[in-house]
Amino acid sequence: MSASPLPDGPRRYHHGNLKAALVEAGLALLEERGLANLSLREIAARVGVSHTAPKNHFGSLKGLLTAIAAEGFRRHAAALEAGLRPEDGPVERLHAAADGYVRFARDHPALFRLMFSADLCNHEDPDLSAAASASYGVLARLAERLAPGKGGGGGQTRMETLLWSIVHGYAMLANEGQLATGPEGNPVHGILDLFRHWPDLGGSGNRRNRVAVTVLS
Amino acid sequence: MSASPLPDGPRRYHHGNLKAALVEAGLALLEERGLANLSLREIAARVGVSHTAPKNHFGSLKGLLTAIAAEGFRRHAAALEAGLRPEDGPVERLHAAADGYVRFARDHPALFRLMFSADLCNHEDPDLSAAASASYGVLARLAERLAPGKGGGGGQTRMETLLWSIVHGYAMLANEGQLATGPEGNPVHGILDLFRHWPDLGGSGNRRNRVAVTVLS
DNA sequence: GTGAAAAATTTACACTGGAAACATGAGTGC
DNA sequence: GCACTCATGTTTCCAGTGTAAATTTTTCAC
Repeated sequence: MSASPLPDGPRRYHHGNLKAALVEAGLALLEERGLANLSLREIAARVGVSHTAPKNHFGSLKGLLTAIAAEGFRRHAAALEAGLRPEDGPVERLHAAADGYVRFARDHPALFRLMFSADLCNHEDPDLSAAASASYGVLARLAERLAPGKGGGGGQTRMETLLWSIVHGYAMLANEGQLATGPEGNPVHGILDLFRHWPDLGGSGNRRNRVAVTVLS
Repeated sequence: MSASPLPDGPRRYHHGNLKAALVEAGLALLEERGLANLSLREIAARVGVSHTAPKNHFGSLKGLLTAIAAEGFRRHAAALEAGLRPEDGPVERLHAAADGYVRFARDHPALFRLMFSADLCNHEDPDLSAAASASYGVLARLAERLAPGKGGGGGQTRMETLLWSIVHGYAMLANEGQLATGPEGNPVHGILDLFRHWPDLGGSGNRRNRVAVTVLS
C-alpha cells in the first residue's frame, strides 16, 4: 500500500494515489490524536490536499471512515491469525486468536472503536462488510473445530456467538477502561487467562467432543 | 425528578432546576436523534436556555454527557434488577439480569453507547463512577452466588469478568448491528438463549457448587 | 489536437463548543 | 428596608467542523 504520489517529483495537481493516502493518513491520525479529535480537514491537510478533495473518492466523511474501518478489519484479521500455529490444537489456537483480538484492541483503541461504531461508518458498505466478515471468520473457524455442529439446534452458530461475545466484550471493556477501574479494584486479567483457567477445555487434544467449563471448585 | 421550572408560571430568568432539566432533555434527545446528532446547543434550546448556560452546572459538554451517562447507569442498574425475583435460583436470576442488560442496550442504543464511551464522558467523575459500579455490582452479586470464591486464584473476580464480558459483548455486538448482519446470515440469538442452552448450568438448584458449561454433544 | 470526464481548488454556508464580558435576580447581613 | 455578593443566564465573538456549488486543472480517449 504505497500512499505517496506516484513519482517522487515535486507537487502535482493530481495526487495520483489519494484514496490510499487518505486512508493511511486517517489511520495514523487515529493513533496520534484519537477518534474524538479526528477531522476530515486534518486528514486532508496531512496529505497536503484541500479539505474537499476526499469527497471525490469517498463521498463524505462517513465514507472515508468506512474505508479506514475496512482497512482496520483487514489488519484485525491479520492480528487474529498472527499467533495461529498449524501444529497447535484447537484450544491453543483459540487462545492465540483471543490474545490477538484483545491485543489489537489495546494497541489500536481508537481504530477499534471506529470499526465497531455503527454511527461513524457504514456497515452496509460491501468492502467494510467483507473485511468484517473475514475477521469474524477467523473466530468462526476456530469455533467450528470446537463445535462440529452435530448437536443440532444451531449449536455451531451459538458457539461462534458465545466466543465472539466473550472476546469482544472483554476487549471492549478493557479498551474503555471499565475493567481497570472496577468497583473494588478489579485487576485486569488477560482474556487469555480467562480461557486458560477453564481447566477442562480440552487439554490440547480433541479426544473428547465435549467442552466443559468448570469455573468453581 | 421534576425538571420543569419550579412554578408553572411564565418564563423566569432563573430556571430553578436547570441541572436536572438538562440531563432529562439530553436523555430525550439521545433517544430521538441518536448520539452522533446530539449537540449541546440543542439540549439547551429544548430547555429554553442559552447554549452557554450549561457551563455553569457542568463545565463543558463532556461534563453534561457524564451526568447523562450517570443517570443512564442508574436506569441500567434498575433494568438489571427489574426481573430479579427473590424466590428464583441463582441461574434464573442470572438469566433475568442478562436479559435486562441486553434489553436495555436494545431499547436505548444511543444512551448505552454513551455510557461506555471513554471519549465522550469522564469516567473519573465520582458520580458516574459510583453509578457504574452500582450497575456492575448487580452482576457481581449474581456471580458471587455462582462462584463462592473458595477456589482461590481470583476465581471470583474471574467469574465476574467472564459474565460481564459475555453479556456486554453480546449487547454491544447486537447494538452495533454486527450479529444481525453476520457473515453467513447469522441470526440473532438472545443472550438469554445463550445461557439457557448451557445444560449443566445448575438446573435452578445450587445443590452442586460446580458450574459446568457443556456446549457440545 | 480536441472534447469529455476525472480530480482538486476556492468560496460560501450552517453548524458546533468554548471563552469573555455583561445582565439579572436570589439571598444575606445589616 | 437596603445594599452587597455571587450564582445563574445572556450576548457576543471566535476557531473549528462537514458539506455544497461553482471553478480550475489535468488526464485520457478518440
